[in-house]
Amino acid sequence: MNQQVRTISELDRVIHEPGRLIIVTLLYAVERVDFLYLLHETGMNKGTLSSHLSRLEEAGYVEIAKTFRGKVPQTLLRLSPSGRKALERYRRKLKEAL
Amino acid sequence: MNQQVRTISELDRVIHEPGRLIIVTLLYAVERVDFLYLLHETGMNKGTLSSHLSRLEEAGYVEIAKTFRGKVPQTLLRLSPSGRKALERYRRKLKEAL
DNA sequence: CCTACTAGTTTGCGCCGCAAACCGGTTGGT
DNA sequence: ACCAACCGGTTTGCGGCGCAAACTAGTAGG
Repeated sequence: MNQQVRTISELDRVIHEPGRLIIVTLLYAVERVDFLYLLHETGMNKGTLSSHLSRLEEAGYVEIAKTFRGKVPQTLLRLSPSGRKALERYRRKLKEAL
Repeated sequence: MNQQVRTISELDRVIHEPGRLIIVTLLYAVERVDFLYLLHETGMNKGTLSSHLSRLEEAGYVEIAKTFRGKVPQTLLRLSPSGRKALERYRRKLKEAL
């Protein structure tokens, strides 16, 4: 079992999933954003986006804050420090592997 | 929906799966190899390896040839031309996305 | 013979991504 | 005042997938 193999098998599966990789990549650039922005930017439907965000929250990679914009609910998302590190680590490993 | 997002969502899911990425990466380097070599090199168990290989065969990325080494069966694997292209394409896209 | 081993394949399970259905609240029409 | 339509998400259900345990067909050893 060579080093390349080991590197690939250590990839973070939470981030590796393309849907979540997209989310995390977007969040990495903007620091703080709302659900609807992500919805349009990712091109996903609401259910898919919501469940990926929950999974990222469980992993401690994304922080979800619910507020109101006037009277309509608004969900704000940001990448946690641990999420930023996880993405950076993921990118490093991937480049190393390819 | 920006370009980075589009690139990620176009990633080939057959290759994206880490188990298969490992297999394809190994095959890319060696041209032709048997099941047991892959088994040891990947660190997978036989069932996992077998099913990933079947999936890669269905996708047209790997060619599976069954022969005998003396009296014991031997399964030989090679990356098809389309498999090579798929991996190259996958790598390009991924680098582009990160 | 008959038990153990080799070289895989198949089965079964549990998790996951996905979209349809749902839900609490708000706005607009009459 | 009512109620239908809409907004901003969440939950449910389903199909597919990765994984390892169980199985299979054949070989070798005692």
